[in-house]
Amino acid sequence: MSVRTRFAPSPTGFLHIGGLRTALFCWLYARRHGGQFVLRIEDTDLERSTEAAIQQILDGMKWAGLDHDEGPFYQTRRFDRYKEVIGQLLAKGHAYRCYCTKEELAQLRADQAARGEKPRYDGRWRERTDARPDVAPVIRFKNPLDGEVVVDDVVHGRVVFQNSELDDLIIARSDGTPTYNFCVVVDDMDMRITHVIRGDDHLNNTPRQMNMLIALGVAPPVYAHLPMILGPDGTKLSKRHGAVSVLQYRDEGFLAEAVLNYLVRLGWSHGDQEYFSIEDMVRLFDIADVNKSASVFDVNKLTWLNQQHMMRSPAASLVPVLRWHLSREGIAAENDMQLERIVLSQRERAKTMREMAANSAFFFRAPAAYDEKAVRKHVTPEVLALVAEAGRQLAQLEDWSAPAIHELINGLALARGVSLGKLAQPIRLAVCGGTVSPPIDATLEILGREESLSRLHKAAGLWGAS
RNA sequence: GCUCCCUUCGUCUAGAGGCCUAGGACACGGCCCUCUCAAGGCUGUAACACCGGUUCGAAUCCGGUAGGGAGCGCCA
Repeated sequence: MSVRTRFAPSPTGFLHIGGLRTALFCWLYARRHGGQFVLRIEDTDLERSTEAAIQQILDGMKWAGLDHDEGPFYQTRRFDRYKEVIGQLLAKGHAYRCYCTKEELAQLRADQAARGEKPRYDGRWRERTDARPDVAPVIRFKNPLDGEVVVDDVVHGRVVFQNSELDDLIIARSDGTPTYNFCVVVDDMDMRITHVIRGDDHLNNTPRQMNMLIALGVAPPVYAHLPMILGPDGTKLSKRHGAVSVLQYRDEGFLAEAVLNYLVRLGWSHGDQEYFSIEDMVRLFDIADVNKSASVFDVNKLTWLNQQHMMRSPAASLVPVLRWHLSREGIAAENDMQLERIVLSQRERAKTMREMAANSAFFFRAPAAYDEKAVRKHVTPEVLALVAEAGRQLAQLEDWSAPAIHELINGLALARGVSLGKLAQPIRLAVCGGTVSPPIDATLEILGREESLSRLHKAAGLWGAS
């Protein structure tokens, strides 16, 4: 039987980092076993589900590159099917109508709380066949009264629940709409899901779902409950912890591959390996190796990994990403070749693509001002003369390439008996306005002869006058 | 409150009875390299939650305690 996994987010908010990891694990598992990955939107909560959230989730999945083979399926379009199954359950005596009002249930819970008991439905309509004309009934699943349910979880191992701890959950509201735990069961059954991989906040729901599956005459799938991802303070990841939407990571200049690499290492490892390409993950990842304990999200490590991916990816693959970030800085960059050279020279000095774009703006815009402190430090009358000489020689340089520029500038510094820095810093200041840039030869090469000399002259004139 | 889950450096993790004076990575400190900033190399600080038990021997097995998390909804 071929492996079928599913990712089933509810569109009540954006796709967050925890959801993305669940999706990643489902996707990896399906890919690794040559199976199918199904996307399902759990939008039965009409109140809180939004179209915008659905789009956000789809965009996030697309950005991450987690492509699905089937779906997206929407639960709101499957209401007829849920009704049909509820009918079956009712007919076979696995479900019943409960005419309790919300007030009665609230009272029941209050009484139980007062007695220090676990709040649970007491089954008072379980064996009744009469009705209450003034109350629209809900439908409850008739959970077995005794015995136990064993969840053989791939990550947690054998977990046993007593049926006596479980009450009869509502599967259809009084308005007839089905509830979450029931829809999941029907969907997983209909979509022939073989492996349910989800957050371990669902572990407690699992025995109920298994009981329903059994009542429907279906063998339960394999379950794997993933540990949660916590914020830096050890509490559940939330808005307080900064970026939560995966698209926010894209905007901040993180590479999808790096985010995935970071997430796969949360709760899972393969020896001492830290860097994983997507292919590595598909080849090496196995849910059985996932840890049981929750882990804390660490932006520092994500950032480091991001730079690792920037440095190891083919430069050409980063060109479109750099262009996108430059455009967000208001810069329209056309030349692919030039962008590739920028990537090559900048990637070891930027941790994110956004940072690379910001650091590279000077290639497209002449400096509007110069770092004053640096000018005071690096520009003196002697240096000015030296820079002027460099300008003259550069103008004559036949081959405008980094090696040739390197040779020229080094040679000049050597001939004048000054350190390279003495000459390189003022030139750097003149062409980019600050003290930080790629090596001066590469910087000038990318900038081009005309632009380099023009900036040099402009700066020299300015500094010479003052 | 009840049920279930979890517990190795600040963080992510290795570890499945002797290989552990507990390894790697991020972060942090130092040194080297160096035209700036980085990247890179070397290096330092830093952990088995606690208490019992089993065993010749326990981070690893068992029991308990403490701490954290989740679920207990006509939410998903």
